[in-house]
Amino acid sequence: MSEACGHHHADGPPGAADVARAMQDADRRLTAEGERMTPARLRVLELLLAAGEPVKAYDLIARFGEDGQPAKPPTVYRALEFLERKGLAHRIASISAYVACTSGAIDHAAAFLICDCCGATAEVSAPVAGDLGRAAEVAGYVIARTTIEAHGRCPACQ
Amino acid sequence: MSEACGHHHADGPPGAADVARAMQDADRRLTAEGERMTPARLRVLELLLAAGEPVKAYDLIARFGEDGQPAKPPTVYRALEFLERKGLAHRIASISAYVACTSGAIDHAAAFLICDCCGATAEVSAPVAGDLGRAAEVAGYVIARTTIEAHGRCPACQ
DNA sequence: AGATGTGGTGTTATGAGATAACATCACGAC
DNA sequence: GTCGTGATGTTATCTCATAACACCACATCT
Repeated sequence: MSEACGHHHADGPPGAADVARAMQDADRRLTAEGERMTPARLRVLELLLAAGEPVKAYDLIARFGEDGQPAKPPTVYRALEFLERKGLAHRIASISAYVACTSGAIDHAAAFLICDCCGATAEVSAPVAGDLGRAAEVAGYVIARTTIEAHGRCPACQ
Repeated sequence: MSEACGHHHADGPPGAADVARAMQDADRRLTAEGERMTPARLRVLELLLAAGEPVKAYDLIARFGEDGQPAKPPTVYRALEFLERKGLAHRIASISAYVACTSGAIDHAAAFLICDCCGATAEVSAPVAGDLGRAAEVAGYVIARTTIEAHGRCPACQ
């Protein structure tokens, strides 16, 4: 998805040091919680962090092996499910893709701004759900989770 | 999806008269706009209206023929694309399903409250996007369309 | 009438996304 | 040590969606 247009974009993927640090943080936090940060889970997290933008599941599958060997689909889907459950990654339903969480908050409702031109995405945090929550209240619904995704153009692509 | 739980639900699918009326309205409106309401498009709209809840594309395909003969996938997907473009139906990305539009407004941003227990959905209208729009403005994004879906329990299923 | 352009449909095939099912393995608790 | 639980490996399959191409209906222009 990167550079589908010719525009210049300020924030490319993070450097290796940033990725390593984020992985260590996640590893420590989840290990402390009694969760198991296995190689497959770390690898998928690493791929998501390194991409810095939404990635298709089958792209993760293709990139999984350090040597170019793909993973089997369940390996990656299981890791994604775990990462999503733990708040380290999100699924973006409108484009069937996955992205590393860029919000510090854990167990949060996320919303996304997605550029249809270059694929850049911005994660914006929970307050966005404010008036959706109000509408739910009026309708008598009790909300467990939300999917909030806005498509358009990022500042650089306008 | 209907009645996955044992609860009682007040608003079942609409009666045949309601469906017929909604189809006539849509037919007249689009024909007046110079669009062609073909048999396939009307049939898919009819199935969506009759269901009164989100329907999977392949369920529409299976139900398409009056005599039990399924349609070919492109037939239904093309009709869905048309109906969505014209604001008569919406795709619900988080469950990969389609639903007839229940908002009178044309060319509107829709949001959905979806019951994970019984599959009932409520379409709530545009104002919901208010603070998502605000977040987009802050981030400098120009939004073209939104996907806003909340999952939880409807009043009857709580 | 005949030429032609546009948009819709029919059909075949395939691509893309995700999970079921079952065997095996790692590891902590007792 | 054995037993339960959760993670993985592997095979197969299921669901969702679209590409590609031939053909047809209809409006328009000449």
